[in-house]
Amino acid sequence: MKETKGHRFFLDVYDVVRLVPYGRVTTYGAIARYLGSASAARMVGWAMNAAQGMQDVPAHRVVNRIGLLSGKMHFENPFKMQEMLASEGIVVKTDKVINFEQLFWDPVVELQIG
DNA sequence: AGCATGACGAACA
DNA sequence: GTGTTCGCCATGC
Repeated sequence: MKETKGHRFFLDVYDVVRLVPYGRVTTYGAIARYLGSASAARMVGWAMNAAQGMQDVPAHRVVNRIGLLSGKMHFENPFKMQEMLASEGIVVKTDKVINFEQLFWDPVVELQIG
């Protein structure tokens, strides 16, 4: 376990993901941007990979910028992510969130800091 | 130390 | 509008 700043990044990512409302989704890039590392989208995904077992962190509500379930392969089952989203009323078609723009929850906007 | 990879994103051809 | 390349930051070999 390293004690680099990256550790802090993890906690921040989890914190933001936990704030994603039921039935809404956000993106890796949006989270990264909210945390001040606009180009650390990959790190967000990386953090999600570690957040797998944490039920507190709704990783299934995090998709890529076009609403694609790019991380479904990393769940218990490749279809688990879609199932969880479906249970929240989010329609997924061909691994893509329908009405993504409407369901998109951007922390930078929703959690406006000032 | 250098090279390859990745749950991304934006730029370019 | 689609396909490819580069940048990003951390990890693994």
